[in-house]
Amino acid sequence: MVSETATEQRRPSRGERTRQALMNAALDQVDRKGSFSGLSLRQVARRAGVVPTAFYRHFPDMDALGLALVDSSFRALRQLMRETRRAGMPEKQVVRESVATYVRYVRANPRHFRFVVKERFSGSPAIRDAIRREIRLFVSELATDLSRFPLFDRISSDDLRMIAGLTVNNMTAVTEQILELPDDDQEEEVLVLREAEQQLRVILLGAMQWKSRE
Amino acid sequence: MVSETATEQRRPSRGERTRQALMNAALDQVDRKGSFSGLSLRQVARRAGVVPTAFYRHFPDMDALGLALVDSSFRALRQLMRETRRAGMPEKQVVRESVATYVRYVRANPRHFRFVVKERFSGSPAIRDAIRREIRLFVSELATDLSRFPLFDRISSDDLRMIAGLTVNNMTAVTEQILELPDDDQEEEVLVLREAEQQLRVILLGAMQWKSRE
DNA sequence: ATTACATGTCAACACCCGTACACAAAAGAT
DNA sequence: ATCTTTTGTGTACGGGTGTTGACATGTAAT
Repeated sequence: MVSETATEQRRPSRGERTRQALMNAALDQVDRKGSFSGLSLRQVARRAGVVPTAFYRHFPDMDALGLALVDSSFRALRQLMRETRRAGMPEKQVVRESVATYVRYVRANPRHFRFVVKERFSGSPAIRDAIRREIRLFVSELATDLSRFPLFDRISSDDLRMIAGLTVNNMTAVTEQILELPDDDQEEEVLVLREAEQQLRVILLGAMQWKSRE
Repeated sequence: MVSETATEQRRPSRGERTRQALMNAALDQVDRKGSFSGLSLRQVARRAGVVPTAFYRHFPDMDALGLALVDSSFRALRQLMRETRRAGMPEKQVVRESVATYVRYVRANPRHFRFVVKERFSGSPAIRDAIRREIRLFVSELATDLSRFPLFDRISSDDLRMIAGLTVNNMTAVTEQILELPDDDQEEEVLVLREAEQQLRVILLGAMQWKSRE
């Protein structure tokens, strides 16, 4: 008795479904056990409710699964960024609102972020590379976003990239702090959030004073 | 024919020597293979030139070895910091000199830093905790160092910690970039170094504008 | 209903793993 | 020189791993 009327979503094929099940299983295991690199193909298959050899129908090896996870993680993040950009900001509270939105998003999707944070440096070369590429791309997008603010008119695009990099470096660290927090600790979360705001404000102050060499 | 006259160093006991050999072997393997968490007790023992069961004479398990590595890594870093602090700085070029010293040090001890960077988020809980503790301690020390500059007179100690945290967050990211560089690429290294300088300068500018709430 | 393809299962393989135990060698103390 | 402690060796065990090839089942198209 599955109602198929309201949604225009097609029922995904069996293949798609277990492919997703495998990716989901991997994310779950990363939460439970240490890291993706430490997972075994068999564990993932088992949790996905599938026999080990079935794994190969969807991915040639664990590395490929990892790359798929990197992709889906950043795809979601990019969408958030696009939406936020489109919505615009109350001008006066860009910092507060941006930080709040981001932190809320991280807390809503802890598994993907945990995966990325953990594999960024300890994963296989292929996965590390993919993540690094995505982050570079993210910095670029942020730089062009910043260039739209009149505040930064006098800053060269190279320097804007540098400042965007600084921002992302710090937000990355904040992400990691948030993920280490216990799930329910609202109190600590507020502290981390406030510190992140202040740090961004310091960067903002510094950027406003910055004079690009001509 | 070992000359023992010049140095006052005692010949370390056999136990100490293989203990060191084990730690060394682990660091080497981290460089070669992916991460410490991915190493097996047997691999480490093999590379240290010792039978697997001998491992237990020195560490109860791999986690203990990891903790020992965390300790030795940060002990060295703290010493560098102490020396630098004692030496003082040419005032005018604090940023440039600090960054240069640090980067030189990272490049001189890549194995320890790589270990820390990789295990910081993907290691076992015990190791992650130890690293986090050390970094927090490092931030504190930096904050009190900063408090000695007249520039920061008007900043509360809480805010100084916040700024120190920002600095460390960014230098951490720089560390990671440097470690990803190929060993011989002087050119890229200069770029990373310059960007790091600029970023620290932005933070410095921002900090100078910062007014602590009373 | 038959055919073709996609997906999943089963059994087996050779390998590496952590660890327990009993024993041998080396180092240090008396 | 003898005894004790520390350190290293050899063997063995049960268990998890990735990957193989041949086979079964489901699913969609003709």
